[in-house]
Amino acid sequence: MAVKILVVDDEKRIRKIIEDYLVNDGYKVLQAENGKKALEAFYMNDDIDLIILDVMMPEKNGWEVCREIREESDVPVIFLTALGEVHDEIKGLDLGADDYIPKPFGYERFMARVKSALRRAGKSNEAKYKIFDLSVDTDSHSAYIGDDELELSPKEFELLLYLMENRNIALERDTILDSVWGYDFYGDPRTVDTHIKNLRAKVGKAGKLIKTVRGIGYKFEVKS
Amino acid sequence: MAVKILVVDDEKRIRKIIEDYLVNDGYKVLQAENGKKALEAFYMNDDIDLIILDVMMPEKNGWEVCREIREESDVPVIFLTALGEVHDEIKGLDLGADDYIPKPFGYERFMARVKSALRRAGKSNEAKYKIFDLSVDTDSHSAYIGDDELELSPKEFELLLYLMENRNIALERDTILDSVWGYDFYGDPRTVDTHIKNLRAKVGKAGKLIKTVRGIGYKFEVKS
DNA sequence: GTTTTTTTTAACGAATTCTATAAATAATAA
DNA sequence: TTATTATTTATAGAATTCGTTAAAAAAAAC
Repeated sequence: MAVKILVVDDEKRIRKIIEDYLVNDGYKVLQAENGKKALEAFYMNDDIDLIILDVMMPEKNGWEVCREIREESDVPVIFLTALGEVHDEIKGLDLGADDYIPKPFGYERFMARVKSALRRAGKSNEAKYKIFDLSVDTDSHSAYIGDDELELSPKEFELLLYLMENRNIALERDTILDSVWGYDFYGDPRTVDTHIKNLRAKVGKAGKLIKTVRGIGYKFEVKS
Repeated sequence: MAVKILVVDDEKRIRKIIEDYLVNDGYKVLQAENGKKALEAFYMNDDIDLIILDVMMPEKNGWEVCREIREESDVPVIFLTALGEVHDEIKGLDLGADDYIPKPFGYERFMARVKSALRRAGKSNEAKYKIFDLSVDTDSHSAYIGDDELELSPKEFELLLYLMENRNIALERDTILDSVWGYDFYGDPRTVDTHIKNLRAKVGKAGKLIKTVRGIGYKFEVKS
């Protein structure tokens, strides 16, 4: 069920960095050190969801690997292109690549591209919560009661999400402020109260689930 | 605008199966029941992007049809070869066929070959998006409302494409900048706003689908 | 090199959202 | 019951965000 990603690069160091990134985000990772082994791995595993492919490799380069894979499969492919390689030239070649990540890359950008590619392929594993008639979707940043979309402000959305993520746990105001507002917020803890009030008013019957824990703060209570 | 494929087979049953496959994937399909009619259909329609040709047919067989077409055109041709026909022999004949699909075939393998052939010919149907009356074609780099072509600037086109590729996902300005402008753009994130505004004005009713997600950025919303 | 188009930036007003304050209400303990 | 404390609610000003305009800068076309 976990999303499986094949990482192909001749440099072990790069493979390790990418593996760390991906494993940290809950993906399953397979590795290959050249194009030939990549193809072998691909044919041995029929459930690979994404391939991350270095362009410059010995044996068989990334373009060739991609071309061969494309004969059989539409699995999304992301190219890694080294600094200095001409980007437009690669784009010109219609190899059916889904995206390009230039080296060097940082965690944020790398994961953004990966998630984007997986989303396009319908393999997203973003969080979705549904409790009674209340559902929250972080992908689209939207919340619904049944089929009716709620008009939540950014803070209200974040707060609701945080409460649902930590359902059945009594949360102190300061804890909520730290998580939702951020560590650099030094305002009045009573600010939380106002947002809770507004949230309760907006989420309809589900507002009953947001319980006050007197002397502590609040909790989103769901009997199981 | 749509990719047009000519299917030639004397068995109506086979033509029907193939038509279902192709139509299901958004291709336009023409049919011919023998070689003679295939050639007529080909000369009557000068915008055929791919021909799928059965080898064994009465009147004129597939090889003859292909040879005649090759005198006029480089349109990609995929042969259907019945079980038992000697594959190597066909390959040896330099008829300019692009691929061979042995019967019987299933949906996955068939579509993979078709897409592969179209990709090689630069007629890929992959990155084509159509939502309501708005359609975007990456090959010709053009967008339409109905049959009217939109006059989008390069940035506007890329932005629209990116939004549609990631529809129903709230996209941060920085993410949009990173993907559409490139990782080496360090300008004002609100540059996005101006382009969104211009895009909304140009895409007509579909502009309503480009929602602003307060505190985040924008999303292209399509209710399913 | 000049003109035209495209892109970017800066700025203003409008709309929304956030926060703090104060009054009203509810819960708890003496 | 009454006093005390905590929470809810309402409100208003402050702060943020967004859409738009217009002008400057950059890029492309001529």
